Amino acid sequence: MTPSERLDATFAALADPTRRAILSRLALGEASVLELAEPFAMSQPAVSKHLKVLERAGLVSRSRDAQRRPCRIEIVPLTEVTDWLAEYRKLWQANFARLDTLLEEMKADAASQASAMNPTDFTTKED
Amino acid sequence: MTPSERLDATFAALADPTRRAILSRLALGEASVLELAEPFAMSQPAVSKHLKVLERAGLVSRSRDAQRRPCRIEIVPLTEVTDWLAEYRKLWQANFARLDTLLEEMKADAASQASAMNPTDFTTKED
DNA sequence: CAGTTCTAAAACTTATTGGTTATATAAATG
DNA sequence: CATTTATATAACCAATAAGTTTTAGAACTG
Repeated sequence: MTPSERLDATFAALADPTRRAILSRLALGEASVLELAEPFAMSQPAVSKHLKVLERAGLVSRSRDAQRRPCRIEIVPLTEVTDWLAEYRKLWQANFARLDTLLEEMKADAASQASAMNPTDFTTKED
Repeated sequence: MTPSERLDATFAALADPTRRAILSRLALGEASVLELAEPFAMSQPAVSKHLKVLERAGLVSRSRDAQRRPCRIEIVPLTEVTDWLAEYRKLWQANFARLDTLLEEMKADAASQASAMNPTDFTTKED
């Protein structure tokens, strides 16, 4: 999977409220499929499918404990998401800074024009 | 839209590489639909659809300039995403901290058991 | 080994997504 | 006013997603 594809998978996995709830639950500690399914008004296979999506995105991993397949969260993929957001903010802020200086210049321009029309240095002129 | 629905929309909007590219482009400054479509191997209506998704998620807004509809980014929805990620990390870290102290306790336990079986204070015993 | 428990897979349905082409609308321009 | 330019909408298609029920498989339990 390319980095872009990983971002696709991670964002898509996070775009579902059931999956976000599952992750929040798992942030508190490992849980089995049935334990995870319990609070939801949906069948066990549906939850298994959601877990598959999360697993494919690398957001959960699973071990084996008898018949159980305990799930636990993995945070690594979130760093890529966080990095993307940070980079995006950086670009945006740079653009914002440029806009900001542009506005400053316009303000300064307007001020100097105003002073040209209504010069304050006339004060130096003796009457 | 509820906060959860806004998260759905935002994450889903970010789950597509074309839309992320559009956002990165817009982070550099406003652009029209055709300008945005230019680098992509896809039709103008396809880009318009992507913009609609981004707009619905609140990630872009548009103004009017003659026939053009310049797009610009909006960062507000990203704060909700960032907040969710932060909250998630916090939960995870709390759980991690618990696991950590648990492991510390186990280590301490093992150490005291080991010292009981193979007491180091035997060094005080003369030979 | 028969039964139970936990999970996954198969087969199916319905809705959504991401793209297409063709057409309509809105605003400027000659 | 006819034409061009920029964008949106409509109608369509194929693929994917999210759910269902039913069935299969894997591992424990009596």
